[in-house]
Amino acid sequence: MNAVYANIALPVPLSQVFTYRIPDSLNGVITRGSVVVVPFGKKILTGVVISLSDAAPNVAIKAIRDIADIHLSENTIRLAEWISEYYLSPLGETLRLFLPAGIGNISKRVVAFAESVSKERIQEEAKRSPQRKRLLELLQTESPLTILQLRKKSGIKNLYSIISEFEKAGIVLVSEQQKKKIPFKKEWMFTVHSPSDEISFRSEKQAVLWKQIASFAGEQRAASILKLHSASLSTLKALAQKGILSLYQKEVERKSAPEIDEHTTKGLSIVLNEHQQQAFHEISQAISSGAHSTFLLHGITGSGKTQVYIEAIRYTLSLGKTAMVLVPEISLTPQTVKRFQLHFGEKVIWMHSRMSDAGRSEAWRRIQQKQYAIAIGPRSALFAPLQNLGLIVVDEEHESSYKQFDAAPRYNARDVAVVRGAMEHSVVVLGSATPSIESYANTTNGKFQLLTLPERADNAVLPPVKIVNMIDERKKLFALAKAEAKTIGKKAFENLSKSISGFLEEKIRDRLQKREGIILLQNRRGFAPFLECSDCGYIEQCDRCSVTMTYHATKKHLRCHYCGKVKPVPAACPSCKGFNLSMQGFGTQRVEQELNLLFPNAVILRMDMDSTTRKGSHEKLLKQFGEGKADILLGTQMVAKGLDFPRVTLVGVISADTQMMLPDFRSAERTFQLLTQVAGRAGRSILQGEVIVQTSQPAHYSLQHILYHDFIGFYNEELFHRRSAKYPPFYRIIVIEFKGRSEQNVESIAVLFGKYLSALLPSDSLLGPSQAVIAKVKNDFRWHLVIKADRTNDSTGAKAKKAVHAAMENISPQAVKRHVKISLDVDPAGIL
DNA sequence: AGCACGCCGACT
DNA sequence: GTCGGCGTGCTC
Repeated sequence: MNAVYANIALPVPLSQVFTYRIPDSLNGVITRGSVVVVPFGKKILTGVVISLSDAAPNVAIKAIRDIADIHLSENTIRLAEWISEYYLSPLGETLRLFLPAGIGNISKRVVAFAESVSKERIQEEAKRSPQRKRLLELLQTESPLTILQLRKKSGIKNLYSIISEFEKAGIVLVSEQQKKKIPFKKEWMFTVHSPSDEISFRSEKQAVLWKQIASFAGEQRAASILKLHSASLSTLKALAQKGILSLYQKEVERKSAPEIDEHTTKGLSIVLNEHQQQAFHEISQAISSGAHSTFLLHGITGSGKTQVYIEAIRYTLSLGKTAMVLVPEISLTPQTVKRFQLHFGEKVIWMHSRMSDAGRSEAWRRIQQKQYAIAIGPRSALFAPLQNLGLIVVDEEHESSYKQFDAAPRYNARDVAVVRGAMEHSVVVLGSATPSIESYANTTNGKFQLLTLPERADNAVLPPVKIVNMIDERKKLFALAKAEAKTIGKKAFENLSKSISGFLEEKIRDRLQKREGIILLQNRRGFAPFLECSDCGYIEQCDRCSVTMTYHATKKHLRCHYCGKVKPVPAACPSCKGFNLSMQGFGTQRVEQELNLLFPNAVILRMDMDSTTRKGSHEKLLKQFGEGKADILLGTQMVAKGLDFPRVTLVGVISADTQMMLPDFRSAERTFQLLTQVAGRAGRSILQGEVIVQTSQPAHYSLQHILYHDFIGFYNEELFHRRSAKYPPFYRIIVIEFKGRSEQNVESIAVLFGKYLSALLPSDSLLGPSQAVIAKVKNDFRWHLVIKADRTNDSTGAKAKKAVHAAMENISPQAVKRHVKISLDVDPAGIL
């Protein structure tokens, strides 16, 4: 006898499953992992069957409507269950990561006019109120409309009551409209047959077209050929009717793969050096053993990690297994993908974040149909349905973009990759020039195996690093001005704020003269990060967020980098009405301006979020610079992650302090990583490179270790700080965020939550509740509660999570009432 | 999270 | 009578 009921996880933020009856028609078909369509409230949702049962809870049970043509594997569900437990996210929402896009909510409620209603009846209704009149008008012109469309078009907020009255009166019909299944993309193709005798054509057009295509052999894409000869499909159809060619539709890929050009073809034949060979040997041994293990591939910039990945993938495929490569969002460029396609061609699928739902869904299905053996993508690609997965590569494993921070489940793809690898007996390779503290710690406790590539593949040496103390620089400038003041007066004190030291200026001048490339990093966009009143100290802030507003010189306005709100620059200080508002701090735009003044003949490219909004502009800028069409590439962290530019011999960091001084436990680590990365841009060829770092904190330990490219030294010192301040890897962090319009409510819920937790957990493991560092974002006030779970007595964090669960259960009803949103972030990327 | 329902007060 | 604004409760 087959089970009668199925417990189904649905994409709603509720940590429970719902029980549905299995209809006779689906008896025996439904199993754990089935993707099914069910009615839920007034909606129709797609859910995943978690278990079958013979008993049902004591509520009215609905029946499963339909079963989808996809099925989730046991491994998939187990991984989803793990994520859901570890990251404290509802299972239904977690499973969404694994399903092809756009499958969740499959119905829309639509309101249609009932045909049988008489005109008199409608007029009568319309007279009752202007709102009714408006709705009826709308429905008369465009009949099936969704509730959302109706609301938008009419501007009426509360239309449920009216619509339901209309429905009862039989004026409208409310029904569910099924969303269309996303079909595979089809394209017209044709094949030319060997023409028999003389053919007569009805029109000139047909004859001309035939002349052009008659000699084509094999399958042709109609669209491109028709475009080339400016002919239409109907002409081609006419030819097909004569039997001289066959015309048909064929499923094609929605996205075109990036073209392979000769630029990327170098390096096709890979000869690994000794260290690469050693690393590859270890990895391939592990792959062939068929057991799970995780490697941390610590390779300095330019040491050729990618070549090791490629050989490891080649080996994986030779065993008939599949492979996956995760890449940080920002480095996922066509060039990156090409590098893999060059070796593995059609076997590679690129899952990028700009993909449409349709494209994503198609990719999902094609992967499941085993049309691809290698998937490359950002964090979400980890959930691609590759089967028989032999290898997972996580490149730049320390990158924070692997952590999803804005929506549940707040997972870290690097860590989940290790778990997926363990469940599917795959080998996981985490690669980085600057491993995260956590990953490196895992190599010393035996969890990961360390592989090292200590040399550059091109035998270049690491560039020497010099630190410039900007405090001294400022003193120098001031002394100079003071001396000048004797002759030119007060004017000498103007323009004292400079972001480029004399030393760096000299170095830039030298490279410009030698026609060598220069990269400058200033990790802050805009012109000036804040506008300050010199009289009263007032600083212009965003109305909706508690952050300063950045002045943008291009648009001449102030902009909030958190919510995007734009304000004009005030003419006078809003607080004291004074007119001495001054720009403080340096963004990329201001540095650019300064460079233009210092080096009027240099070509400067600015690369930041503001200059790369258009698709492809990022690559364009890099290409321009690479080809030597510009002298200086100035930008935010984007410039640290570009391609190799052999002509670059100088890297300058305008201010290392921007990140270093943030009140976050990862700020030192982040600084070290970013500076190491950008330093690696200098001198990648025979030309000797040089790195200049400007700072007002020259003694800071992350800079001191940058001086000698000393990751291990930095690691050890950072570890010491982490231990004493109770942070990872010694403690597990869970941040509980409280967010809402009313600060009072947010605070009181946070305090309530804190009290509840303090009864369950040791007092020294709780931090807060307190206002978040950024206390307000988009008008929502934020409070934080941080749990630091000691790994020595709560190794898995289970105790802490149990306490959080209990607190959630207890507090969340009150939080809902007071419009306070509570979100949980396990292993956060930061605690701002 | 949506979404519906119900109750209240304001306005015509 | 009509309309909008919440607060409340539910979803198998």
